Amino acid sequence: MAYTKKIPVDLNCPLRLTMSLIGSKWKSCIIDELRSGEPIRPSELHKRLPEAASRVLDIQLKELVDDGLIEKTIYPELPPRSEYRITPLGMTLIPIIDAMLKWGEDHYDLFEKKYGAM
Amino acid sequence: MAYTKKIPVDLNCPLRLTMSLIGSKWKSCIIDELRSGEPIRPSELHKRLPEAASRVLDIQLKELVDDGLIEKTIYPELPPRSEYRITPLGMTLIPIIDAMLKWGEDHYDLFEKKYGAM
DNA sequence: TCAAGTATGGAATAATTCTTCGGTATATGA
DNA sequence: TCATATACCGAAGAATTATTCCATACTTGA
Repeated sequence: MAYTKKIPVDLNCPLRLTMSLIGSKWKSCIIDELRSGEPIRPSELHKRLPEAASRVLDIQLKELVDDGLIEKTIYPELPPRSEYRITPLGMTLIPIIDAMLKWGEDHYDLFEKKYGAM
Repeated sequence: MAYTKKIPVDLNCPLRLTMSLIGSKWKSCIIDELRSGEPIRPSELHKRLPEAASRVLDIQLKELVDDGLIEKTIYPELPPRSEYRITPLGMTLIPIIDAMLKWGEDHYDLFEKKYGAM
């Protein structure tokens, strides 16, 4: 593989351990998309997160699988089909995702005033 | 200033808004250090987070101030003295920090086995 | 036949963040 | 006098992450 995570999981500090697993640009969004438990195919995920470069989604999906937070099922069909699904371990992140989501919603206006375009 | 945040605060998605404010390497740790409400001097903070390059702490402190999450008091003394303190807005992040802290503690062993040194 | 969709990944480049080193200025204590 | 401490910041380069583009290989539908 050409692109593996360079910063290893950070074991020194619980906060940074968590951040090293979900801190990169789209991982929290991926987990949020999978939170219902319903599996999602990569093409569908790309549609739901159109701002993300699809290459990055692929890479971050792989890292999430490697970390055990999501799982992948490949169906040996043609055209190829695969699905990603959140794992029980990944589900334990939902309280964090919820807290971040709520905070972002609650404070959207403030930062929209501060940094938003007129 | 030579080093300003290049990725602007992300207003498109509540999750990424939150991440853009606390997602960089040491910000969540800084907020955690300040959570008691007690002010901390930069020299003290550097001692408490010895793994962080002090230049990065300085920069992230400034960004946190700019975002209104912490505040800075400068005492016009010699030698210079300043203090950082969490703001009420910053305190609203504590549930997120707590959730991340708890998750990291709960799953430390798992990732220690997976990625830790023998 | 040809375009589009499917999943995936290499490679190069861009962008951003982090680290390291040095410099400012002043005071204190050895 | 000299090292240390204080707070801060510039600059260069290293390290990491993100983006873009192209390639594979097969199917279906126009």
